[in-house]
Amino acid sequence: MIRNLSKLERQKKIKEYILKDPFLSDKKLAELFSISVQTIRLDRLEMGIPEMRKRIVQVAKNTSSKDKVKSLKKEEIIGELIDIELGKNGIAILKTTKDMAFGRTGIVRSHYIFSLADSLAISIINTEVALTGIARLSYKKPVYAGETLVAKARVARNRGNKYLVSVHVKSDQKEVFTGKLVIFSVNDKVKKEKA
Amino acid sequence: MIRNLSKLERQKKIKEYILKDPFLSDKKLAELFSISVQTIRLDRLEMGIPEMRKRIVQVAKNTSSKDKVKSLKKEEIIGELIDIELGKNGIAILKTTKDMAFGRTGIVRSHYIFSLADSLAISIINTEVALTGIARLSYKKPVYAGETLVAKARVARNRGNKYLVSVHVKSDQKEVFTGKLVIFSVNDKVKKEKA
DNA sequence: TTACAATTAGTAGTAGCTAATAATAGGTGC
DNA sequence: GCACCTATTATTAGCTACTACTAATTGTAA
Repeated sequence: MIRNLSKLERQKKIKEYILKDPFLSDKKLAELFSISVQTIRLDRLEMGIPEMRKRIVQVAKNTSSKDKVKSLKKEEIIGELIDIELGKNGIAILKTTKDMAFGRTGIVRSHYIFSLADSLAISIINTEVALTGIARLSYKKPVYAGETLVAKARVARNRGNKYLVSVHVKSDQKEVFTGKLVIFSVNDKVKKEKA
Repeated sequence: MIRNLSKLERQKKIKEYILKDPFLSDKKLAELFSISVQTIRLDRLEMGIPEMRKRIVQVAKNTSSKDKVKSLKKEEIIGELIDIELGKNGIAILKTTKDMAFGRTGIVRSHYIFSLADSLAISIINTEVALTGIARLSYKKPVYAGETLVAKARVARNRGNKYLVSVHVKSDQKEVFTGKLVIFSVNDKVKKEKA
């Protein structure tokens, strides 16, 4: 219980409480502050704070829009496939953001570039399941958040279920990364083996 | 408006509508299906779907818990640093989840494992900024969602600002990945060069 | 035609409010 | 002491979106 507060102090506290827990009804707030429900309502009115139900709706709608952003991010990790010729080659684009970079320098973390290259390489293999076996990566130049990366992948060799894919990533015409990935196409045996 | 549906079809549709938009009141649903509010209520009762207000509260509470999971996920990408001796070696752990894996097979995408290795390797370099230059990766065994990965990194050589870091990732005592990463420690020149 | 399911209608009661009006308590100024 | 003012509390009517229950109506198949 909270007692003996000036109107201003009380309103500040009420604001804090509601911010922390939007699910508080006027009745519960009144109990917490040992004052009447009517005073809480006057306070809310003065501060322009909507009723509990509307606050909950706000929270619910906020979160659903956040979900959309999240699912976008999931795509960003892989980049956007622009063109594919299965078994031959493919192009993907990744727009880098601050989230992918080191805060101090703004340089994009290397594994985001690898993710782009790796998922593109796997995409162009025309098979149900493809796994990366061996990879040789070479980072040529640092990439800064905001730059748009263009990845081109090409199947260089193919013997049985073993593919050698070479990937070149450019930013603004300049090569920032190259990689050679050995990828194996696998059938469901792998899963059964393990299970 | 939707008309002339069997009870079962209607209930299915109602379920879909509510799943898509939890903010639909019984009144609005009744209008959409051109039936009475009471029928909507009976349908909800039979299907065990709570009233609009409770649905909104669920959405609001879900989202706040999802937020916590999201921030956890950000850590998961890198894994959890267990032990570090700067400039020498380090250990990190990554608990793999379904989100990191291919849906069909449950095999963890290779770039999550590289991310673990790469960020651990960068972490043990005792410098302000460290960038990956060249990397040789070797995936030994497929990793299935749910397995906990333990990554050990060691600085194998160090000449000037060039470090050779070897990383071994194990799951349940078995080696699933090894990598050799050449990492460069960089001062702020890189940033100024570009800017 | 009877029997039963499905649908609709209606009533009482609930939480958590808005909006408006009124009553009360406490302090300040003259 | 009285007027004035603010803050607080109380009261009432009305709203939405329900639950829970009872009752009436409609449709349909045996």
